[in-house]
Amino acid sequence: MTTIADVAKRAGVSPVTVSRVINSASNVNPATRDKVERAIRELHYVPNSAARSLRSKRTNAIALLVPDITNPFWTTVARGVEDAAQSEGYSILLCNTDEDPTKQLHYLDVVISRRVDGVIIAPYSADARKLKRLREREIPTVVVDRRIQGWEVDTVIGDSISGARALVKHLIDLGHQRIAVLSGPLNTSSAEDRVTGYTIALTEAGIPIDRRMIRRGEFKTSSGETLTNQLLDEGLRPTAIFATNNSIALGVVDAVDQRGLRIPQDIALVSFDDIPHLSHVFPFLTVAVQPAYEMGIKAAQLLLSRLNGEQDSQPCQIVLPTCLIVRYSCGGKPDDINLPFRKDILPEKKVPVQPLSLEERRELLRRIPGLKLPAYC
Amino acid sequence: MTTIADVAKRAGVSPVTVSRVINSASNVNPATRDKVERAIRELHYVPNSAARSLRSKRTNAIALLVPDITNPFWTTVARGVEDAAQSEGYSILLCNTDEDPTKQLHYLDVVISRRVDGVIIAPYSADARKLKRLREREIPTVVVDRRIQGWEVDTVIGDSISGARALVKHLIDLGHQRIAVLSGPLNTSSAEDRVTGYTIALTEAGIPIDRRMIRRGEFKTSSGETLTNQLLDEGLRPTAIFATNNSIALGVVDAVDQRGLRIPQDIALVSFDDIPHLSHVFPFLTVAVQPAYEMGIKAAQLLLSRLNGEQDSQPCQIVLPTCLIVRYSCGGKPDDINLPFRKDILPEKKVPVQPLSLEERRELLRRIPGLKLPAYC
DNA sequence: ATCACTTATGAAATCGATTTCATAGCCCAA
DNA sequence: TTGGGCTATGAAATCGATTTCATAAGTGAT
Repeated sequence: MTTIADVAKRAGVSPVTVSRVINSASNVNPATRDKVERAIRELHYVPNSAARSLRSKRTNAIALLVPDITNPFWTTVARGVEDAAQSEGYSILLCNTDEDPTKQLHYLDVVISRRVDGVIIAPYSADARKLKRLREREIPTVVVDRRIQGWEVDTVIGDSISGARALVKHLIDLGHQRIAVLSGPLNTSSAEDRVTGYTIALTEAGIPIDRRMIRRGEFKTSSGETLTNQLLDEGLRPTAIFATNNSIALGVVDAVDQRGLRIPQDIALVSFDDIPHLSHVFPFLTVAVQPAYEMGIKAAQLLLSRLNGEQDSQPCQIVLPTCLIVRYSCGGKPDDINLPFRKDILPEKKVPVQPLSLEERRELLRRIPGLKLPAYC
Repeated sequence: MTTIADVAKRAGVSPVTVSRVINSASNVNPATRDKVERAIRELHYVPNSAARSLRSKRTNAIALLVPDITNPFWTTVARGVEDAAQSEGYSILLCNTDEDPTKQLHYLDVVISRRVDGVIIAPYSADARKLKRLREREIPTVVVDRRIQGWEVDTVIGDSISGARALVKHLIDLGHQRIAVLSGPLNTSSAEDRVTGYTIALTEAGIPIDRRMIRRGEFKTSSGETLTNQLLDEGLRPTAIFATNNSIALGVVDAVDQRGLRIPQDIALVSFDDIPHLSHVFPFLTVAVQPAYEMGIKAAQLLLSRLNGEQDSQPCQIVLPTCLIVRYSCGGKPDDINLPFRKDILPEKKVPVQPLSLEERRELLRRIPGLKLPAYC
């Protein structure tokens, strides 16, 4: 395989000069540059990045650790990250952690071993100690979709609280009172924030909180199914269910369907996160969407700006606004609700979610004493 | 950052010995090994893979080039590749080519520069010359989902011909005669194979081929929409549409819906590739599925076996069987076809697709003279 | 006791780039 | 004409591992 020395010999210069050309250093004579570039082309020379990073201590690679690339939310985030990174010449190392502590730990070692320049991670736990390895080695890190405690680190999240609040308010406005929420793990901030938004909406409407209507499991379809069945078996008779992510929502659809209940006639359903292709088809879920692609882009841009030392050193927290997409899973418009055709129901309404204002926030903390809002609110 | 020399000093041995321990070479005294392992733990030492690959010429990384990770088919393939690779200690470099020649070329340079040990690629064109760079440098390569011409290379594909044939046969069995096919680009083998399967099924049923019913575009939702509109605008009145991939199918759903037509009452729809979550919801597409996850696993395993030099050197071609999943987008069972509930329609039927037998293949070539079956049939 | 062989270890060379430092040549101002 | 400041270039050191080759010590057969 051709090396920089081969190119140098062919161009009649030293390896240093070739290196300068490759890295487009300024102080190279145009004539020399031409000679070198010709030699590079003729020899089909492509620099060896292992050698390069060994000396320069930069790999031009970033690692992306997500729970599961198979979930369309993460797929979209990943695509955003890849696009942003690629445009700056960075490569992506893809890691699926499956929300599994052991796997995450393993991948952190891979990440360290490969000396990636930075990491974008959706950690499986809010506990910063799990990320000790990154912190110790001062590897530039951006946390996405989740907040963590005990480490001031760059973070990009969606406004889960406001999104959940809007979703539940939507249900309440349609007349629902007995609303259940099926959430993810306790130690995951996005899951908890969505429960918080739920609590806020109910309280604002003067509806008392029934603890039994708040269920926690995992962000998985199977979990959504189990929780729905438990809920309905216990005879709590919710008229609406709020699934805190897309996977859980699918589980609800399944469980409800198996019991011969209908969405929205027998039970309403709303969900956090869209399932891209589901907008095309029945039951036309009403959802709060986070800008997943932008989340990926923003996370990558933030990370890259750190790598270039552009930013001041303060870690920052970016909260992306969510959007309510009103479709048809909560009842409403057409009389003949049996018709599963979009044109009978459309246009779907897309409503930006108003983030909690400062006053609302104060008001809330007064009215709901048990409520701890996260710092970003 | 700690290096192998630091560990060596601490353990009172030479760097070579540490290296032996890291790479679990056999000839190290157990006592020495213990000392070294303790030192490694105490210093939190993690080897630098750049240095490592520079000398050893192995990166323990493979590149995955797919059109778009956002398509659930590719997502699933990617997950399979990642799982198989991870279990053998390989990392994945993720690249989205968007079926774009320029992007593909760019990524091939990245791949070469990073000296990945191998490449898994779904090339945007069947023309092997586009992959010259891989071939010249003898980078172990596995082509997935598509065949290419002009290079005998390891390949893993689904049995598109048989799958398409089964899908169209299913339509014919239900009484459809005017069946349109909306396919992908001409230079992509999976697109063409599906058209071939379509042709075979029609011919076997004695239905003449109407060239106008065969449309080609891109593997995109927008393309599916456009092609459907053209088709219907020209008054060809197909009673059924065969979409050759999931994205195109979604475009068909949209276009059909916008015209106030109904699936399956006014027009039947079948599709190649599943859309995972769509099985949960109306219109319950009848599809031919390829084992996407297994395709990823198989491709990675094949590649890794090449890297370990296990296989004989003959390039091989693995054809994975497809499966017909009969749901409800072609009409059929229930009388009240307005009911968009799974339980009214289930159980969905999953039927393994019989691959074309040798005799059938001979027979076909005789009966349909214009037909060129690809080598793998 | 000698030789052949195995086991355990280390010294030095090496992978292919970048970084550091030195220098030659040139221009311009004092 | 001397010295300061550029510009363009190269020699040598360096990054952190692995590979190659050498060797000491132990073992067992003759």
